[in-house]
Amino acid sequence: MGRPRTFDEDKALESAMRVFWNQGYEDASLADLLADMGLTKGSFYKAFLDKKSLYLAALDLYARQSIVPMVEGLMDRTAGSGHDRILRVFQSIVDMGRSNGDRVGCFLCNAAVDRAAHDPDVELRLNSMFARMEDGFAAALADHLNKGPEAEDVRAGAKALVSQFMGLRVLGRAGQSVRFGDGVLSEVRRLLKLG
Amino acid sequence: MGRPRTFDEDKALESAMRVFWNQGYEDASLADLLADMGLTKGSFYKAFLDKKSLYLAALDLYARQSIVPMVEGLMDRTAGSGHDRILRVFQSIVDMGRSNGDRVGCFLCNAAVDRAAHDPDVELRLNSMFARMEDGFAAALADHLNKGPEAEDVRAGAKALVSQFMGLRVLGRAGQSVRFGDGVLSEVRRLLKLG
DNA sequence: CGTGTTTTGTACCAATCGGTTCCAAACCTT
DNA sequence: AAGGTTTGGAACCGATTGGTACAAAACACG
Repeated sequence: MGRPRTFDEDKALESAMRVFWNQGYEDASLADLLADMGLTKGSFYKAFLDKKSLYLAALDLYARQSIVPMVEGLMDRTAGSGHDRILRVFQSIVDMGRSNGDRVGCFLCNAAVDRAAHDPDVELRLNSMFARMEDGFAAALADHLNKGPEAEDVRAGAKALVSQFMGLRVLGRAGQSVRFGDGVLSEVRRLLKLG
Repeated sequence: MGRPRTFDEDKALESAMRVFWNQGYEDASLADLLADMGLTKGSFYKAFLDKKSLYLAALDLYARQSIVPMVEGLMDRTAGSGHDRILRVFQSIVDMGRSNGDRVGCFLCNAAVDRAAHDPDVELRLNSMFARMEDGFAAALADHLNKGPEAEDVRAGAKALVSQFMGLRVLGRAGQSVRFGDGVLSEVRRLLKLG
């Protein structure tokens, strides 16, 4: 019943996410978004409610597409030791910076800086992602230390790893992930050497 | 020679810095800036060249006002042990979050996310600030470890501390510095316990 | 083959964007 | 007090902002 869509809503959302990701909310104009999504205003406002809703949907997509897999990788006991699972996360960020110059950073991290403080809907989503990441690191760290994931030093270590991760991605956004990556990696390695 | 200024250029710049600091470059409209600076367009465009120049000047002010003192504190051997100087830096960020809810983050860090990738003039300034911070941490760390500030593990540790610091400030911007602060602090303390 | 329903593209909207122009007001110098 | 010089403020600019209205187009169903 009615005229069928000529575009893929998921693909369009993915395009929007990329635009928001490397331009930020304010700097991504509707025109930029529409061009990259390959659709016109008529279709856009019918499919997605407005710019802000699109942004929130892009955040949710990022959670599904990037955060969840990363957390699953950290929690997956069949994917190597806790030590290796943690290191792999940081190594992949450094490698990304080395190969393509990164400059895109982490959408979660970018959103935290430019929208979280001004939009409670964004803040809610980010806090949930931060918590998931903490749980992921905690799971891997608990395995590494042969402790429960709720042990006090495990939680503390997991929080520090989230923070360390965010820092590396900020530096990556500024084009510094190669310069700082090795230092971060070797310190994470040292942190994991402790009992 | 001519009519004298009725505003303090330094105060105006400080206001502009605050506005850019918590709204970002794009979201800070000229109207916002003028309102906070307490001057009209005529005076503004005469004193500061344009919006971007104002932003760069604000970044330079931040370097002078926040980064330099912090780095000096880290390098100052009369200000306690290297261990204490480093911990104090992180402690002050956590305390800031505890007392006023922060939400402002670090201007350097905010600029890295929303401007560095798109403006080489910004990137240049940020890289210089990152390097200074690394030198500051390296100096304190070298004192702590009784090594030279160029020792390989000192440089690595300093880089990791810069990254950790940036991460904490991103989390603070998202209102999470209290939640993550203790974890970060205790891990920094552990990192400093190593020989 | 119509009819009803949905999508699509375009024209249009007021508001705001950063920036310029221009002149009167306000001062210093002589 | 007069002349020279700089500032301050308002009027104005074209371009762009996010968003709406509406009619033509494209399908499913009877």
